[in-house]
Amino acid sequence: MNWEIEVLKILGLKGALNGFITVTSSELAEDLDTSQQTASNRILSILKNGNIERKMGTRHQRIKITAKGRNMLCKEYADYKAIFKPVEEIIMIGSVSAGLGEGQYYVAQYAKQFEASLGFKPFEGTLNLTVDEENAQKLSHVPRSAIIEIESFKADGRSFGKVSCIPARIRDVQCAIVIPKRSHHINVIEVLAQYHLRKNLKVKEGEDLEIIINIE
Amino acid sequence: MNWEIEVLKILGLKGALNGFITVTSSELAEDLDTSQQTASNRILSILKNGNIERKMGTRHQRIKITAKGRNMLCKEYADYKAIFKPVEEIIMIGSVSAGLGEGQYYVAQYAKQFEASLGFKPFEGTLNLTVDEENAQKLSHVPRSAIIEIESFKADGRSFGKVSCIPARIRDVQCAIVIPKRSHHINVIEVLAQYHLRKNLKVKEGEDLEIIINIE
DNA sequence: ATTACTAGATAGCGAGTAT
DNA sequence: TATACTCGCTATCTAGTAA
Repeated sequence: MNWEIEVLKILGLKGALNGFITVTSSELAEDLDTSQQTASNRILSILKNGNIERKMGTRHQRIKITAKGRNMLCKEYADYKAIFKPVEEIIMIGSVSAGLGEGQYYVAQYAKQFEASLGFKPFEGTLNLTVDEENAQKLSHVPRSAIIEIESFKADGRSFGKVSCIPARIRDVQCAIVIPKRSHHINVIEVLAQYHLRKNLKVKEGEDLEIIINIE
Repeated sequence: MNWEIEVLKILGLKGALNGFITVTSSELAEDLDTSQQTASNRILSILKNGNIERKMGTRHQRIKITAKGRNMLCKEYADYKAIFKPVEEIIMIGSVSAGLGEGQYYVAQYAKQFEASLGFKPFEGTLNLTVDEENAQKLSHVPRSAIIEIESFKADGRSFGKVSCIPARIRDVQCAIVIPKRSHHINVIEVLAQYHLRKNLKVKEGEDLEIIINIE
């Protein structure tokens, strides 16, 4: 009885939730793209299941969806609401990889800004996660509201460009993804945290980690 | 392909609208309450229809709903939104019947209150509509917000009880259904208007009339 | 007009199994 | 492990027709 919800939906659209409506089996057959006989059969089945009630006239049947039937439709509606509800978190998977070493220097330069924006004093070194194309693409789905921008500034006799930070967590440890503004085509993401993540999480190079970004 | 939307819904709930997800055919089979073979077949059909795209690994397939598939789900969602959208009007059908004659006296007594509440000076006489059980029941679906209550008062040496008024229209003529608070089991509804409705609408006793109540 | 029964036609299912 | 092919069987569908 895969079609039951489909029939109830059509009846619902015709107003059978609000009271008895006149529906001929041929009319229903057309809506269902099937024969009159099949439509008639389906009505009988749904009737037996107690999802509709029916009043027979000499020429017409009138149908109303019961509380039980209404419930089925409600459940289905709830599913669709859930499907189209905006995602609350984005989960990326990447494998731990060796950093370029220069991370330490940059973190030190941006340290004050990071602390002010992220709310924690970052450990001077990043955890690098190598991600595949699919996971990398997820970054582009992160809405602006979840991104903290750090403005460019001058220090140490040179200028440092804009950096985007995305607060996230790895195994419930607070951290942030750091993206220099100029970078495209990222396949390694740099993660900042209060601690030495690799030691703290006891992970080795090549191991997979989930990093979770909260939305809203 | 009656089940296509059902499969897309399940995939949608698993997050296949936001990116590729790993789904085995056995897992899907369980959700669909069918065999692994059937689930596999359904995936292939939906794939052929262009409603999902798929990436094959050695052990797993990863599936994502395409724009076309998303559209199907959207359309379905819109249907459910339409089904559960509150009704905007209630249409009752009744046949014109002879009044009890006492209507005139009561309308005269309540005249001031009616005028103040309804915004028109009622003709001193009601149009009576005899309704069947089904149409009578519709009155109970009228929300409080659409009902104007007239409080009890004393006049002419006696007391007059509470009356509920429901603004409505018959063939675009503004009117109101009047229900004395004490009445249960109504099979005749009394309608008040600015004019002599029976003459104005040119209807005879026994003729059917539609009376429409606006909600919100 | 309708609804709905019977019975023959057929589409879809799933066990077995290849890959 | 997976996915997915073949094929016999059974579910379901519909034409014909009764009520």
